[in-house]
Amino acid sequence: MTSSASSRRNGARRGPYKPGQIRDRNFQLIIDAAEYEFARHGYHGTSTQKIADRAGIAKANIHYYFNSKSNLYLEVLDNIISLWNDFLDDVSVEDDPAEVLDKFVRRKVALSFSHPQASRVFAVEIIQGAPHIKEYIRTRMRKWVTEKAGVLRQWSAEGRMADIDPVHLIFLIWSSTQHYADFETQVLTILNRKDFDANTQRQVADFLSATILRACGLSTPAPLSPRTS
Amino acid sequence: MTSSASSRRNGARRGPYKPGQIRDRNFQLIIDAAEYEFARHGYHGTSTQKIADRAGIAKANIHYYFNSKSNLYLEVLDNIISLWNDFLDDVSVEDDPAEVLDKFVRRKVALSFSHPQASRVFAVEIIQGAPHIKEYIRTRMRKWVTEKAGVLRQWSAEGRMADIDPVHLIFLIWSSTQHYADFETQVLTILNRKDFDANTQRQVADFLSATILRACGLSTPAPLSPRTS
DNA sequence: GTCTATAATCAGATAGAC
DNA sequence: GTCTATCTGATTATAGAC
Repeated sequence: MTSSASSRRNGARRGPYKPGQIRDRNFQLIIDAAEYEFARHGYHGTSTQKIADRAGIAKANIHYYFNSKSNLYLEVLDNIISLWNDFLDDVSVEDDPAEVLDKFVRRKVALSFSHPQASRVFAVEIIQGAPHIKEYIRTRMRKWVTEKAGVLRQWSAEGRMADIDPVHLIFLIWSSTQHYADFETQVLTILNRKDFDANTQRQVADFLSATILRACGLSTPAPLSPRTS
Repeated sequence: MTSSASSRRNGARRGPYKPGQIRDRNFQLIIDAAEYEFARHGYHGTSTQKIADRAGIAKANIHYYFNSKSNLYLEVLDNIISLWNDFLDDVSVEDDPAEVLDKFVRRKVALSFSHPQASRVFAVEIIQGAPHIKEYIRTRMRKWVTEKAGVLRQWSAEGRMADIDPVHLIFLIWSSTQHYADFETQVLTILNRKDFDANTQRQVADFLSATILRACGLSTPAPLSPRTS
């Protein structure tokens, strides 16, 4: 990954312009517009003209800021990956399995509803063979899974949850939660709804948390602290 | 959907040429090549030249057979949908919940491993808003879900399985099974494997069947007849 | 830093010889 | 029925004025 975008991702629209603020604002406008277009039309289906139109910026500026369409796409992916990366970082075998899994599922569901476009760009990238992020998957993502799987495995060994393959359990959680972002059109059409209202979002979170916990031989934890949906 | 492809989908490569055989063979060669390319690069990322190269056929012939790239894509989607359509057609409340769900999950998993490209073309189509198959989802697919959900709901009402939202259960089964086709690259990379061997395929089927049945408060059915993987 | 005009490339589609 | 050559339009990228 190219990275280095994060340092430029702040300060937009705050008071009178300081040096770099226009740049920061346009940078973010382009990234957001690009994410929208890439999610909806894929990499090749998206023209830089469309991105420029959506961002309200002249097309030439996109090349001025990012040099190439390919580079812009990499920045978008980089943006998305940083969203994905702060899950369960601090989990340990001392924690309560039900609480951890409940929190994991609910945070994943929340992310699906708050950043569906990001999820879709990522999904299409992987479906098409992950040409740009294979290295990321092979290293960081794989390490993350291996670590969490270790904790889950130990919980199973100690009889604190069902004896269930931890890696495939993680796949199950990923797939079932992301489904509501990636397949939004299908889900909404079948539910005969126009969008995911707050009620439906809670229903999905409750359903997936309860179902997955039951599959792990656990029961839903009592909500000690009020939940941040 | 346009349809009418099915009638032309036979007779390839059998003995001396009869009228229409060359046509049938080329037709199928193009469809297969197109499915591969569309799955890998998306609609806009695929050029008719690439499809022609893979099919070993001159580019102009693709237009001769299908008139347009868009038409060819519709035929590919049509092909895929007919694969998806014969699931649980004959299920009724008299059946055994565990047996039905076990069979459903296993057939879905088998399809993910046997036709991953088809699954991916379908997935990208939906992720990008299902522009070509929204009608199909709104009518046939929705009807299918409503019918099966009714049966599941009754099973729950009769206490023959856990009280679980049937529609979201279907989404869970779809998402978790298709994950192995659509996100194949990610799954294989994390498992550190080159492909899905027979062992892994059986492991996935066993895992998903057992996990989903447990989530439904059911136990794995005894295998009465040998399974067709 | 921004925009207009344009160059260079490539894709889908078609005409017409075989 | 098949293939080569070509047309037409769209897209990325850049040059250069402001």
